[in-house]
Amino acid sequence: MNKSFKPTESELDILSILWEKQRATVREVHEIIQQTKEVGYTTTLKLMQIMHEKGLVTRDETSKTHIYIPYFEKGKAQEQYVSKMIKTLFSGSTSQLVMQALGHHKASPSDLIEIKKMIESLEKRK
Amino acid sequence: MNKSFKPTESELDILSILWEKQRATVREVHEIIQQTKEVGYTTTLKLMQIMHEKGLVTRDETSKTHIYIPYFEKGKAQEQYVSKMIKTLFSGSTSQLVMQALGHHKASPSDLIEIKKMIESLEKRK
DNA sequence: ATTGTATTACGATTATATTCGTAAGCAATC
DNA sequence: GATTGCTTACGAATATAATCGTAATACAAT
Repeated sequence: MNKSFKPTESELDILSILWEKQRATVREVHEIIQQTKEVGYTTTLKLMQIMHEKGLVTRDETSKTHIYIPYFEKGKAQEQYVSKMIKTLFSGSTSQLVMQALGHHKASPSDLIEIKKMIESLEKRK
Repeated sequence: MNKSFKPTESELDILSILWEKQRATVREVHEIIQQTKEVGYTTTLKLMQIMHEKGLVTRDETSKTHIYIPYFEKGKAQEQYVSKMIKTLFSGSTSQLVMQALGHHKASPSDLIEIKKMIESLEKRK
């Protein structure tokens, strides 16, 4: 049976930090969250404990201070959210999403070149 | 003061339908939702009433059967969700999102050409 | 050993979202 | 004018998420 992957908003914020750092303690995660949000330490702790129960993260309990590790690959989340987004916000059109993203968010010249290369390889493959 | 735009999951599904149809009755929305989800009519009704209270939609009440109209532009939602997504799922990199989207979701040859054109115009502008 | 500090565990509260049953209104039809 | 069918309004129940206080525990420093 496939575990379902449906983190809440707050859980996704935490996962985002864990993907970045690969592994982290509650304290480390909390410190980063606090930069944007006023929230108590035990709140972050509780959230991460719940994520552990749900199987969203694993943890290393060998030392007293537990170390949390994301269970799902970031790529899985990317896939899932991009799909949902294309469907509900872009009428199913991938290119509309791409154009929106390129139009409103900066991409460096080298990024643009890389994207062009990718498009060309997609075109060849067909 | 700017009204905040933060629909829930279900609300976003409804908005998605309203953006598509421009305007719709509860019945029309409900019929579409039911194709994917088992849910009672009054549930959909209630959700849309709440959305009305929150200001997510307006409605035309001249006839007994109300007609619902989305209050926010679809573009506003696109902007907001794409931003959030780039930040939490793509480490702030627009090009990574673009590559993910192009890699996993089909885009037609003409779409690809259009995207290339856009990139070229972005490159010129710099 | 005692104290201090940081940690986890856990329960409880509050907030928010989702669901649906029931009643009431209205219009068409019997 | 009773019945049927569709509508809205509304309250209430249920489910889920987020918050935090308190206590227990481990461990290091004194």
